[in-house]
Amino acid sequence: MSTTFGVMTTTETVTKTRGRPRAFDEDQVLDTLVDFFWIHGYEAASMNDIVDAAGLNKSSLYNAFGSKDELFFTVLDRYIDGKELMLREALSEGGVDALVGFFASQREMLLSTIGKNGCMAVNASTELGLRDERAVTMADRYRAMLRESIRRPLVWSADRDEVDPLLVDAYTEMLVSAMFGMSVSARAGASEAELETLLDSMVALITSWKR
Amino acid sequence: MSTTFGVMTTTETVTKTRGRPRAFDEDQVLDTLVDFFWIHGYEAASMNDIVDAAGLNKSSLYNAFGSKDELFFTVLDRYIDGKELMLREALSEGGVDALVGFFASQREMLLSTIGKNGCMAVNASTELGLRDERAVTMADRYRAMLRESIRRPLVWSADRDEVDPLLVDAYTEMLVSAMFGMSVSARAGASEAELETLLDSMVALITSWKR
DNA sequence: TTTCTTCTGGAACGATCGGTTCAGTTCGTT
DNA sequence: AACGAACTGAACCGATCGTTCCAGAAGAAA
Repeated sequence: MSTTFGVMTTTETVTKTRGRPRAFDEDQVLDTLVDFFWIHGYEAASMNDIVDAAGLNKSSLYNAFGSKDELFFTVLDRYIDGKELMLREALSEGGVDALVGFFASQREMLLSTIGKNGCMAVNASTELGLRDERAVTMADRYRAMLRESIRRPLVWSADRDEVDPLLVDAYTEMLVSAMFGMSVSARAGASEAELETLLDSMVALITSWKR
Repeated sequence: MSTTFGVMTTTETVTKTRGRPRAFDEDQVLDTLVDFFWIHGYEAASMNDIVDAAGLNKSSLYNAFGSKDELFFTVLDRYIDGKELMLREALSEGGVDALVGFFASQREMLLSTIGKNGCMAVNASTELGLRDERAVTMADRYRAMLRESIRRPLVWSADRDEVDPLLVDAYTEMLVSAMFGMSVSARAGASEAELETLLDSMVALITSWKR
């Protein structure tokens, strides 16, 4: 964020540095590494492989992002930011129908090449557990965000007497858990048929909540 | 399995080996390592740490169980066997009520020191992903086992018109996913309050299925 | 053009990784 | 008592780990 000419440019940092400018786009590299860590997790991803995946050399990577775990959490944050944006877009309006639509749209994602690796945040949580404080913080944020996103359309429908208001919280918890579960099954190598059945069940259940 | 005196002893192998007998009980060591791998996962567990946890030296460990990954999958199998036994005991009789009772009893487990590490099979699945064929096989077996265990009481109740027979499959899928989700949340460091809310929601929802 | 800062490529670091080797001990069998 | 198979403890292996360092290239500012 620069304040040149009194104008705040939040999206692009207009740095007037002297030396040689960076030859790569940081965000672009991070996006590439999202996929990489998503697939390989933390421990199993060696710095050499990461460097190769990023397409630049080790010094540059350390220079720009710090140590392996700093890089990992930066990438993880970026992943969650993306997910939040996606959820906001899908669930910020409407009620149960929007929720059904969202789960239906998850089909494409779940069956894609990268989607079969489940959810990067879930993978990171289960791999790191309580070992790293940052992992716990990240996981808290992720659960809260997911919970809020899913709860909103349920409340919307409850307000219109479309679903039982007394069960909104239970429904929310169930769906959050179910999303984690879907991610686990995908990552574990469940067949496409099994994943589709799972999604169908989810949609059928949510539909049954409407009255 | 020995056939000494024509009597099959399946539980204890009566080996007439010559040399020095093993100074430790294999099963006991495996039980100890279940907890260890459950907590640390695969990659983050170094052989030195494993050796320390097992309480014997490296040669003995390699002698008895082979390489690190062989050992890991042996331990994982043992974990799943234990879980299967537990599920069979809890859910082989009765209907939805048994299911409710089971989830209620999960409270104790989920809040225990080891239980806060989620489910070892889920952790192993998400960490290893598709990297190792044995992990996929194990995960398939685990999901199938869990699904069968949960489905049975639902079918039992459906037969007695206690729950909607048309939704039995959807209920099953949902509960399997929800169990995975619970495990993920626990492992991710969710507070006891959050885990209790989750369990309460689960119980409330299953109860609402009864008609 | 010169200056100055930053980035780049690759060699190199010590630590730790999973795994092996072997001399010596132990203990049931003969 | 002697034999010999199996186990034990510790030193040791090359490979790989994450990380650092440095000489030189690059490029914007002066």
